[in-house]
Amino acid sequence: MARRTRDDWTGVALRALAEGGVAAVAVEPLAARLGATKGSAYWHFPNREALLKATLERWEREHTEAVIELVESAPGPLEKLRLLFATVLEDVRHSAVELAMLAAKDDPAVAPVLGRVTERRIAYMEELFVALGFDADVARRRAVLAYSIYLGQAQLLSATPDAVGGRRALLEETVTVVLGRG
Amino acid sequence: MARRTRDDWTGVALRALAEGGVAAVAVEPLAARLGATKGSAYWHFPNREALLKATLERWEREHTEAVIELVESAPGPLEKLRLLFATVLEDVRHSAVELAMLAAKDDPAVAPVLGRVTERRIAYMEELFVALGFDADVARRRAVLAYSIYLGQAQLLSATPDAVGGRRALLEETVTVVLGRG
DNA sequence: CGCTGACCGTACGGTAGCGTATGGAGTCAT
DNA sequence: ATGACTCCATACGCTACCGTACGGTCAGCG
Repeated sequence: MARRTRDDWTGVALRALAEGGVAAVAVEPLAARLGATKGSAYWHFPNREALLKATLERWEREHTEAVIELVESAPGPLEKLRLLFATVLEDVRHSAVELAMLAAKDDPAVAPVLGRVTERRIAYMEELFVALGFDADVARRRAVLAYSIYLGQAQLLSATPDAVGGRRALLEETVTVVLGRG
Repeated sequence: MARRTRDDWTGVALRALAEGGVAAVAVEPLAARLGATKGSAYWHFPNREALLKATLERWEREHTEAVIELVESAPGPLEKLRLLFATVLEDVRHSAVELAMLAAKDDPAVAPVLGRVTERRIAYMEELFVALGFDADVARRRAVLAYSIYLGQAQLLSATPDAVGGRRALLEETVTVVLGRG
């Protein structure tokens, strides 16, 4: 095979991350996938940590904003929220990386990225709730709650899908409950 | 130190599991904690997998039912649900092991235990919702939803506590939302 | 046409953990 | 008090990964 770029490395690293978690972002196995050797990796990156960091930051750039842009195409805040939940809970592939990051929350390369992504997403949902007419503090709590539901359901769907049951009905239930006026 | 029992091993393993996840249940480090050597471990268990399995099953026996019994001391289903959430979301120490198990959901020793615990808990909450007068299918979905919130909040609290904000208010919000009649 | 520098392969040493072999110390029944 | 049995230490080999040293290749430029 020809020469590899940094992006080639973060690309396979991203796939490995989704499949096997942070531990799977290991230089030698990735080199094998690329049909290369460690020599290439240690040319493009000073060490494994740097490769992991670059991979996570690439994911941060490419994925979170992409979803928000998609969701913004819906007309009103209600439709946006519904579309957001539908999109995000449907695509288990997408959440594999996030689960991997949550699982590695103590890793020094993971923690800051995870913090930024979490805050960004909650803040976006908070905006939606405010647009729906909730008071500021209630909106924040609803956003945190909604994000908790997302994380929890992602966990359940990937760990024990049998316990979840019909996903369509659950989605309805989720939207209903989250929008309730107490 | 004197002789060690199987329980001594699963004891330190449990602490290591809470602190460092499934990967921390490693024979040699645990032996160091116990002031022993691997020889002891491989006497009591055929291999590392068996030690892990015994540890997880001990946790399953000792923890899930204990919480349910505590919660059952409350008078009615509403108070039980509130006590359940208050108890379980307060005690981050308790949820460390669960987060470790979720993080290792693909491990063959973890998956079956995780499945049983999840189903048991959801089923218990389902009972509570039925007792509150919800229809059977709604009750099930509410239970799944409530459990999702628990998992999600446990994740958030341990990974990015800053994003969560006041926990007291969030607890109220959670209870309100979960009990809403749609 | 040869030099330079980006890129990569090879070979090596180091670490952490799994699992095995074996001997030996303590204990307990006979 | 001796044989058997339980429990553990020591020492070893094996695997997977990290990181380094260094030499080789090839493109492009002068």
